[in-house]
Amino acid sequence: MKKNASQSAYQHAYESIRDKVLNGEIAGGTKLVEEKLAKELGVSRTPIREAIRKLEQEDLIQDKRVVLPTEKDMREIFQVRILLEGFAARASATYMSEEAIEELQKCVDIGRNGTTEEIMKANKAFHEIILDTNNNKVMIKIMDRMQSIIYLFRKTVVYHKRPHLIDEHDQICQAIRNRNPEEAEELMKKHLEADLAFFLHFMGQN
Amino acid sequence: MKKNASQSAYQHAYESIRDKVLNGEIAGGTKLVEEKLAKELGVSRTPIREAIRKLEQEDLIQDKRVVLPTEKDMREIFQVRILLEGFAARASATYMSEEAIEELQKCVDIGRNGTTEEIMKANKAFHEIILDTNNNKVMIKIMDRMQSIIYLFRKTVVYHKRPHLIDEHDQICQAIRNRNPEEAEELMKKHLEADLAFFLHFMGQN
DNA sequence: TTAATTAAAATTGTATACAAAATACAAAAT
DNA sequence: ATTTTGTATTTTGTATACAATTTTAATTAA
Repeated sequence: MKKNASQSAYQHAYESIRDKVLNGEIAGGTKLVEEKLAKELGVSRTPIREAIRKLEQEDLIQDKRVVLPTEKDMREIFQVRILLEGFAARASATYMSEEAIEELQKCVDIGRNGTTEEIMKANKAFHEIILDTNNNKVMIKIMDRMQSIIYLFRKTVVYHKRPHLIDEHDQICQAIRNRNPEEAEELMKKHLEADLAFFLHFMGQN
Repeated sequence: MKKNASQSAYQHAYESIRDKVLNGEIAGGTKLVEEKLAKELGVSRTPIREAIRKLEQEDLIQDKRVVLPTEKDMREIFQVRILLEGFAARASATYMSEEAIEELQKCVDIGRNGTTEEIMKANKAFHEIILDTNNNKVMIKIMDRMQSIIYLFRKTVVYHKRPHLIDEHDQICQAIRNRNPEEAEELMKKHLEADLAFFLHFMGQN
């Protein structure tokens, strides 16, 4: 075993395959062949296998085939997101520390002025700060499992620069700062609904 | 390879280990050793490994150890349950078919007159019918995973019949029958809160 | 042409080997 | 007696081998 990489072969395989799927480098419907991926990534089949199993759990792969989420899948994910993140926003209005609120505000600012890459990161962070504030490990894990698919969204939304997206973040941030739970929840729900609608609109065209 | 079993070694391993964990045959906190399990089940480490990975995804195992759910875990799970099942109850008031409502009512009736075994099943079915009515696969999967942990938790406590449990089910059923979404959601939330409180009360004693 | 048959190749499931990492344990030092 | 150190032991991660299964392609029969 002459490993030079810092992370395990399995972790490396998992991330590589996942990213290739999410970036469209591996198209939907493609059959994943263990040997082929192994050669490509310079590892043996064993870690590839485990990576595939994990991706299967995340519903990105089924039967060794890449499955891109359908519109129904997206709607279902958002129904859950709206409930969980809505609640987290409400809790945030009550519990978020002043420092965290500053962090949140920073995400909004980057959203206005940053590069696309930075905006992607900031948007992710925005939602994470709110979720983390609720301090529910179970909820965080559930959201984590949906991240792969949410990433797909975020890309569309940021890349096509959805109007008002950052304004909405700003409003949510204000509601939290003003310690207004009802409003924070309501705004978060509206925000997510708008995100979904925008995404589905683009889906329909391609 | 002299296979006589009808199912794959992996499937067999997965089911065996899962059942052992859920039945308490493998106690909470136990470290799972691949080689040992392999010998026990008469297969090699490879399928055992994959089974463990899967169980890790299902939160029944963490770091090769059988999880030991804490009170905090239960609170967190119920916070999520209340959101998801509350929503499902609301949707049920709008969308549940008359036949499904009859099924639901049957669960309530069995809850009043059945044997302990039957009551357990009926209560589970009651929640399932409502969840299924919402027709969200993502949500169903999330609940499914939490079910295992709830089961594990319940294991440690003697199962007592909680007062009013069936009355609450009955009320929820009525609200759905009356097509009253607000009330259905509210009652479901109250019901789950009471459930948690009862759980934790017994936990504190043991 | 299409459908059925079969041989060859590709792919997977499982077992096994082995080095690296983690753990347990005894002996030495404080 | 406790801590430290070194050594054996266990356990894991990864690679590899091979038989079983599945897929593909070619060939023949309709």
